[in-house]
Amino acid sequence: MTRKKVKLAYITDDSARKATYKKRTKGLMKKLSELSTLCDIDACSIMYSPYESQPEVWPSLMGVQQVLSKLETIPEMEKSKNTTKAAEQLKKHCKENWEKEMTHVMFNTICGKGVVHGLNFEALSEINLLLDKKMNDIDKRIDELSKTPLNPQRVSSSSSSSLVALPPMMMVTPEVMLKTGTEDIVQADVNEMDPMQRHQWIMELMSNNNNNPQTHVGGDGMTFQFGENINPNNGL
Amino acid sequence: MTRKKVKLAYITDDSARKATYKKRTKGLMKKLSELSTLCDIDACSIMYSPYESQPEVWPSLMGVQQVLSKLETIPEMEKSKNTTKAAEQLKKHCKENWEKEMTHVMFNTICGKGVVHGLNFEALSEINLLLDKKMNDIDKRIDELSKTPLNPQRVSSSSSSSLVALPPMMMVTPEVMLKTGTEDIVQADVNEMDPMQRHQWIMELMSNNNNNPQTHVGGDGMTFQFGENINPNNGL
DNA sequence: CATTCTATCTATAAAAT
DNA sequence: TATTTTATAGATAGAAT
Repeated sequence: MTRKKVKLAYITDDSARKATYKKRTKGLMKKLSELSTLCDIDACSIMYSPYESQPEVWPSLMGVQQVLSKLETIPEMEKSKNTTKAAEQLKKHCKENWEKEMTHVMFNTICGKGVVHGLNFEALSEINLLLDKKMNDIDKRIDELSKTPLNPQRVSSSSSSSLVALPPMMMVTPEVMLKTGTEDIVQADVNEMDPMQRHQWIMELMSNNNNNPQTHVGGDGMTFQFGENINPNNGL
Repeated sequence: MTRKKVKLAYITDDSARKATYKKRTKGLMKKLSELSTLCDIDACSIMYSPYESQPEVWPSLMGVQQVLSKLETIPEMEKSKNTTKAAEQLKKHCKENWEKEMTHVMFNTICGKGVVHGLNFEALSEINLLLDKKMNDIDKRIDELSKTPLNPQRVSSSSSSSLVALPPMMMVTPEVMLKTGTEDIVQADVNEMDPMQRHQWIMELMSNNNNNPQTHVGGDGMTFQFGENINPNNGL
């Protein structure tokens, strides 16, 4: 407070709390903006409140994307002294690559939404490449198996549609899937498409009216190297 | 400034800039903390500066994770009035599911690192499920193909190792892959493993000394529904 | 450089509209 | 309830150490 000293506790009065939220949020955003200007640092903030249906971000979705992109340059793996543990090294390398990829794709997904559809485009291209590779793997296995006397040991039950990266718990309910009209693209089996067709399929899935798909921000790749650096200044 | 009024511009003097950065960052964290307490809202902030090797986060990595988890509850798709465009609806549904999944996996990846390994565990379980499904798909196709006269139309060239979600551009360089010792787990072909073995493989890949793998924060699923809500208060 | 001090600027709680 | 006003708490630039 200012006419009174602030009691640092939850404000029970609804309207007072909302008023405080609005004022302080505005102040916070200003402060962040100032800091960013004065020191030329990259920062972002995300705030979720019941007063706005959408989370409030600073400086913008693009800004969030860029801050996170910048983090990519930090870690770069201190692979200078690979003494004797080459295996450990490689394991670490793979691990970091995995994290890098997941981070990359995901932030493109998050930040590309609504603001710059082109970000999704980039992520999609990679996923398309990935699907291509998986298709090749499948084909190769089929080829190999075709050359040997049949030995089908495993039997599967699920359908073969592969929706990029949807684990069962997240997937659209079977009901919805089945109730849809016949011409809907999502009913197609991705594995049965040729690469070009699949690419278009994914593109359409991701964006109904996709403009300037080439736009893209930040470098390629990205890593997120939080350590144990929880800031000691945290109020609580 | 306070002895002088702040000129909102980049501080050219290095030490002055650093001093300002330190002071204002501290202030910002405090403000965020206060807002969070006073209004019981979820918020997070990430700041990247040349003064710290690691990005400064508020309230913590866990906090970031939780803020983002909470966002899951917002959108839930206003599927109330599915007038006639059921196809459009489904396409949208799939799109959202895809985004949900990518967001989920990725933030688990980011935030689980260093602080709570259990978060990775959750993500890994899902990826493992995904791999299971893909294996089944492959098996099914093989079964189907085995029952028909061989018609190998496509020929592939790449090896069949499938490293979860690593597109070519991100992958560890082939050099490194080949130079490694023979016993290293990353040389194994994921597709050749049985589910249990693969699960263990991934677990080991992700964490060398994994404790309390059951810990997990926030609900399942997650969506990130930024709209066009760039805050009008943005300084620039 | 890092800390502490303090004069002054800035943010904002409560009141007024 | 939202906006504007105003008195005061809080943040902080520059100085001192």
